[in-house]
Amino acid sequence: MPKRSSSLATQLLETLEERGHRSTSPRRAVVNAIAGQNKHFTAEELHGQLPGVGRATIYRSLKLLVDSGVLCRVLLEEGDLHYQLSHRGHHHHLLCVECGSSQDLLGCDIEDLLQTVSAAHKFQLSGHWLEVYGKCHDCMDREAVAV
Amino acid sequence: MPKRSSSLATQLLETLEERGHRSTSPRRAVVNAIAGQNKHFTAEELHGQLPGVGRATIYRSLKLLVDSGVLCRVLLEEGDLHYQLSHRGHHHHLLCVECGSSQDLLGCDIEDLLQTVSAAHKFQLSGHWLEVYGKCHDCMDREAVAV
DNA sequence: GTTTATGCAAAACATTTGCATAGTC
DNA sequence: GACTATGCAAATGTTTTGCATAAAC
Repeated sequence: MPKRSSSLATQLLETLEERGHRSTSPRRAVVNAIAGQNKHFTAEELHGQLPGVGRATIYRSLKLLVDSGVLCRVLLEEGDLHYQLSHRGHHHHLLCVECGSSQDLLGCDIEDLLQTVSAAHKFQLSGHWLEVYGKCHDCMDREAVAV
Repeated sequence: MPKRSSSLATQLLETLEERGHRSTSPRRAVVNAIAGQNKHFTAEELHGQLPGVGRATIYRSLKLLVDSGVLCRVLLEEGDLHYQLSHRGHHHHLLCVECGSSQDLLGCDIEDLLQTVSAAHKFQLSGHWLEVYGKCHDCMDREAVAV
């Protein structure tokens, strides 16, 4: 499993630069931290990991990344919203409730189903938000071994 | 369109009583207000509508109702969580982005689809959260007339 | 009379904003 | 040098909590 954190962080920074945002050291620290994250996180968690970076900068950077489409918010089962590095465009997440990792779900053909259901309710569909919860493969393996 | 607010409010109150919670006048005020709501709402909005009821009571009542399963939280497109009177048990919402009304969606067979997709990702499905956004029938009519 | 609920104010969080200073391009 | 970004502290907004008082059963 090669560590691709650095290149990932670089990609994030480039995304920001393409949009006219400057490459500053606090921002590099933020994208590095995000790239090193293996699960969803909150702004405060990130702030805790980066004592040298001000809160406002954390929040502002996260907003820029979300606006750029490289970071998205995920809804946990309990209703908390966390951040999560992600694919651009529309997609969903398979969120592991054990370890907090997540897999992006592309090309999910839920649209057709929703279209049908919506039509039955005379509802003009325009969008949806779906989160899927469960256990990832690694956590299932870990449990199997533990037993 | 008969007003069923009062009986609805009574039902809510009975639900709380069945669970051992007392019938008090602040609580009656809260369930009445909720029953009269025609769209999703926030705790603060409710507090604004009930000047005589303390904030803490509002928050505590909402929590009891959510725990009882008669009230649920809905996620708006922008990521805000509001409250919404609802059916018990698992269901989804068709949320109108125009007027904020919502229809409960029961018996949506999204489970099978998710099961298949999850299996393909070696993911053990345990739950999901789905919100559907669009325009309700009334709002579509209203627009048609306006044009 | 015992137990639960309320209201208030304070506390605890989470997020945003104004502004002077510092860094980038 | 012009413009953007930062850090801090203050402001804002939301939700929770402690506690003395009041109401319900």
